Amino acid sequence: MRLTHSEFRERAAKHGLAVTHQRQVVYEAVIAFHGHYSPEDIYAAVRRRIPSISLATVYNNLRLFIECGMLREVSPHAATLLVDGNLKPHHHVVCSRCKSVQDIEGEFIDFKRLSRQLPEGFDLTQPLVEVFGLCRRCSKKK
Amino acid sequence: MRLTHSEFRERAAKHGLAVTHQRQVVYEAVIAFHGHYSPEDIYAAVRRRIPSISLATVYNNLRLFIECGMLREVSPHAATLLVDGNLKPHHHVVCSRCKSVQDIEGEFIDFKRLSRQLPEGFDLTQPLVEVFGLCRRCSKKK
DNA sequence: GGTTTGTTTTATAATGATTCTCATCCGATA
DNA sequence: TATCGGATGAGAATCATTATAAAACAAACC
Repeated sequence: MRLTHSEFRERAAKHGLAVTHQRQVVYEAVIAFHGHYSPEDIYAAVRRRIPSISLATVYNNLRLFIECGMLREVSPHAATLLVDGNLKPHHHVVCSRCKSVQDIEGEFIDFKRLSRQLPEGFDLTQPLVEVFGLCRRCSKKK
Repeated sequence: MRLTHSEFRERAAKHGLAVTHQRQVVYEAVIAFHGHYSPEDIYAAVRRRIPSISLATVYNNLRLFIECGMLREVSPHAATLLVDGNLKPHHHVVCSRCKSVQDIEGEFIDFKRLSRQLPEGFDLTQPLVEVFGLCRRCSKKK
């Protein structure tokens, strides 16, 4: 997906972000992808259009987009940042050993029961669930 | 819980680990706790019994215990290691902003449905589920 | 359109949790 | 008790990320 300047301007204004060229190109790079991407991946893609861009700028903008809800990170407390290019609501299956992440769909969470168990005041408006186990490869290795 | 030397020796042998004094004291320190503890926490506790112990030894042994299943880590791909002193099966609620983790009980996962969606060969014998949202504090701040 | 103000960018240094290295030590087995 | 492979301790190294500071820029105002 390629955003026009005015489309990006709108989205940024909605979240109180200034419009810069770097910011637009970083955002476009992420939504052009559909999987899970690292800041380095985004950096590599953006450099094709802005060779002088700094890695720090990519980090800064990814963090801003995530904070204001324009993007989602794959796992909110993973060791390394991954941005999720899949914009549809979905959950993740994570390998405890190799830390690989795969998308998973389907309604396997009973949110009614879950909310009864939640700590007082816990906000679950954007639920994300990670299920840990061992991926095929790692469970073979034993 | 205080393990006798022979109890620890048994458990270690079962997993093919050599018995050392440091190893025993690290393991005992973890199971004496009941919450979520960092390697630094364990290090501090163990130093009261072995002042000369190295932080690297604590890390090494925690990793070994986790790999062989003698201990579980709070979140398998978190940015920083936390060891789970709660030995009962349970799940976690994690704040996406401040990364705080709270235990949660209850059967809110439909494992039958879940397993239909799992990738081929994914091993879920020790299921751990993390539910992300915003803790009371962070959702107040907005 | 020009000026001001505060934010963003860039390059690089700093950070910090964890892992690595290697010399030394120790536990297990013969 | 002698041997040997793994474990330990001290400190260096790693690597993703964040902080810093000077220069560039966007937005708001005149």
